[in-house]
Amino acid sequence: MINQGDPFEGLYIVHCGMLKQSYQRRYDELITHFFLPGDVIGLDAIGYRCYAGTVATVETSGLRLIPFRCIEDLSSPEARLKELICCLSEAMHDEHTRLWQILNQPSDVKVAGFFITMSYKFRNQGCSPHSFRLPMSRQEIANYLCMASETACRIIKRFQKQGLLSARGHEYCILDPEGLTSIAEQ
Amino acid sequence: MINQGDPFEGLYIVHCGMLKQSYQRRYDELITHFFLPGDVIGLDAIGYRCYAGTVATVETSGLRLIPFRCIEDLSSPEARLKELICCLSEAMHDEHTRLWQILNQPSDVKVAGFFITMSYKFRNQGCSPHSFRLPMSRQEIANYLCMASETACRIIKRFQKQGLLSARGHEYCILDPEGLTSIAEQ
DNA sequence: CGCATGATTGATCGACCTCAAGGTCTGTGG
DNA sequence: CCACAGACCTTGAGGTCGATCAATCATGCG
Repeated sequence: MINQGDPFEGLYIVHCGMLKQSYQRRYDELITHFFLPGDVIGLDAIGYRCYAGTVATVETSGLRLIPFRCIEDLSSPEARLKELICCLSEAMHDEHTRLWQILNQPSDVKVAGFFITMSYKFRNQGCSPHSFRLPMSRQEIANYLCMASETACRIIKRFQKQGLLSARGHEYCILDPEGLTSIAEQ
Repeated sequence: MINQGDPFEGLYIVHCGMLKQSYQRRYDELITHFFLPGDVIGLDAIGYRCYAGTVATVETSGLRLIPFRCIEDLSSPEARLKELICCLSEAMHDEHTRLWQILNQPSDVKVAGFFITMSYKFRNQGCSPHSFRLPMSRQEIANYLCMASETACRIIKRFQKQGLLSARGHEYCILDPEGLTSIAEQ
């Protein structure tokens, strides 16, 4: 049906049957959606112009394609709406990616991914991606990553011992970006 | 700043500082977002017209409100775009709810929630919410809920022993909706 | 019937949570 | 400047849920 990464052509409305969307990574795949009649396929594909996952039928199904020239063809008065729609779609996609990461990764992967993401966000702001201040507490970080604060603490300490990271209070230095990335992408 | 459930008034753009969004349920709260400069707050509030979580500052921050009369005031030519935006926002909200449910709930809660959700979806289609056919395999259900298929299997079996559910092949009957719901909302 | 795929059931193990006990830091008031 | 309180951080010792591994059953299909 649709393969992950295919260029975005439009939304699909499900009329009958059932489909699934799955997200492939390395060796495993994760089913992210079951689509039943009335559901819309492809909302998370608008912003990045390609489908976020592979869609396949679970049983014989009927679909209707809604081609998507309309978004691209919007003229200036609607430009802000177009912008908003893309923003929404991208945000949906990004947050799904984050949540899938959290869902079934071990804790050290989640923590490493957190610091890589933060580093990336600071770089985008024009700040140093290697040395930054995170105002939130360890407890808040742990909560955000769905783990006990003790676990987050232990892992940060281990990263320090391994020379990947340095943390003093709320000041963090990423000493080995490649090392952290390799853990995060495990 | 913003409380979960407050009526939607507009999006906020973060100029400086850092904020967090958290989702409250029963006794615990879960941090769902950290907002850094450039991020947009409230995308998940457009569709349902109220904010999906409580937003608070982590450190002193600067925001700009983008009032949202524009969506409500759209005239007919843009009506479809308005519809699409609301659809996107609602989908984002719904999927977040699902993922947060999965994130830190024990397996039996996830399975119970899955059947409740499916029952609800079938009701919306005009089918029986008590007796329905799910074409996907146990493995696919387990994958969707981020657990081993053996675990899903054991829990479904336990639900059958408890008289909550009956499952023969792909045919399922929900015998005790209240019982299942109370487990799912635990 | 033979084979393949999926469903079940049991036994074992490990990652992470929980609980508990210091340790550190910051702000406040004397 | 010091004492104190409170919140947060750190570290250690069990306990547990769910994953993994393995084996057995059930089902469908050429």
